[in-house]
Amino acid sequence: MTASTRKLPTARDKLIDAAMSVIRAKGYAATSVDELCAAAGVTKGAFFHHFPSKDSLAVAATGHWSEMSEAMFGAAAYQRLDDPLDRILGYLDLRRAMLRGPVAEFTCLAGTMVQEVYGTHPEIRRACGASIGGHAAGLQRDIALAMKRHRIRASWTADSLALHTQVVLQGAFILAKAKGETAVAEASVDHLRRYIELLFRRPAKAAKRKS
Amino acid sequence: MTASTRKLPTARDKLIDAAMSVIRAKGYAATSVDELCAAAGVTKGAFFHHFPSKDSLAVAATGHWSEMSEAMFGAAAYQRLDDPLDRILGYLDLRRAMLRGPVAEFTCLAGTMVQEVYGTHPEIRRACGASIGGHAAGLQRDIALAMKRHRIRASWTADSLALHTQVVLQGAFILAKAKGETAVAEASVDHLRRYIELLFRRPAKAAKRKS
DNA sequence: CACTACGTACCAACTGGTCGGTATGTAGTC
DNA sequence: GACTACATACCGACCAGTTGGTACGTAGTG
Repeated sequence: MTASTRKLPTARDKLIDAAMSVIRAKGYAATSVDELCAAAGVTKGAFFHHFPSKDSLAVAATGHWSEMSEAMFGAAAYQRLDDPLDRILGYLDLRRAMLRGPVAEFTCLAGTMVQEVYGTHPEIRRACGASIGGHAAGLQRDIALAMKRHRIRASWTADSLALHTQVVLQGAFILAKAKGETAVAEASVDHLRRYIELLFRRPAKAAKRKS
Repeated sequence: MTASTRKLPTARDKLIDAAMSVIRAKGYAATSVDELCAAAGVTKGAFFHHFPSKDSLAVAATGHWSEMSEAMFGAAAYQRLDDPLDRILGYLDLRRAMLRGPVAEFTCLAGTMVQEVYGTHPEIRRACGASIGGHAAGLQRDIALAMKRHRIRASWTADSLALHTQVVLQGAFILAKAKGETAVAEASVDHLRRYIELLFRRPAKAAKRKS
């Protein structure tokens, strides 16, 4: 666990990495254990040494996914902004900017998996739910702060708006997959940003700065 | 093709029906041909008599899905409203009301499938894209009409807003699956409705009618 | 020696798909 | 109306390849 212990990635690490990318590209059920092993450069024996089942790798990968994204959004520049509303908008701008390159590389592991396994693999479903819910919880805090700071009294809750951002992102991934193109996703994040600006009565920064 | 010809459902019909429900419940890859046959009460011979492959059943089922939803939303009461904006809001109210019962019964076949097959089964992806896109096209028309009628000049397009509604619905399905509960989905549709009311400067009908 | 971290060989169950066959039409011809 | 020719709809045994998972061996380390 010390810094000196940070050596070459173990078979476990490589399997988790492989799971995160292969499952996002092909879905959970269509990804075989053999394929995971091949992608990780590891044998089947190693697989079942570290994980009792394919399902348990999925759960572990989801946990790692949560940690990774927590770390990356926690370290993002927008977190240092003073106004919580600015942090929320900064979050959306970052998410929008991330919609680049191959679809499999910006989509969400939890959202992809839960879609197929929600009714058949309860443990994976729980892990995915926790991943998405945990991420939303971070946003919820800033939304609640922003509501206080900007004196917003509303019929909606900070919690529901935080979850709504995740709804939009997950939906944007699906449409991007269906259309094979990211423009839809970007436009949807724009709509979400506009909605939040309207809710907080913040004038949108003039689209085409005319005087 | 005459009315008298409308007899018992053929093996083909039963397989398409089975595909629509089983795939939404378990995902595409996890659904086997044998399972589809069992659910349809049909033999494997019948399956491959009507469909050259499992994939082609998926494509056919997606087509049927589009027809069914076109028929059902086309016949909905809100379509007879005069103001296109009312039709849009009526659509959202209907979609919200549909979020009832088991998750597999209100989620979207196309959205579920495209999530797993977008990178591996191009024909199914196309069919799903067409299904979602076609549905959005119907909304786009009303949104464009509403923009004219209500003199909306905006930086966003009718098309992008129509797609955004689909983004929100698809995302709502994912969150509902992740949380195993429909409240999130309902709340998200509420947020979408509120957004559209704000865009069209229509005062939300007072949440708790206080004079 | 015990323990962890793998590698190799293997298995029963299941996978999508094939194939030879049958039962029931239906159209054409004399 | 009887006979042929062909099509449609369906059956179920079968197949080769793949599946998740197991059993057991071994190399390194303290």
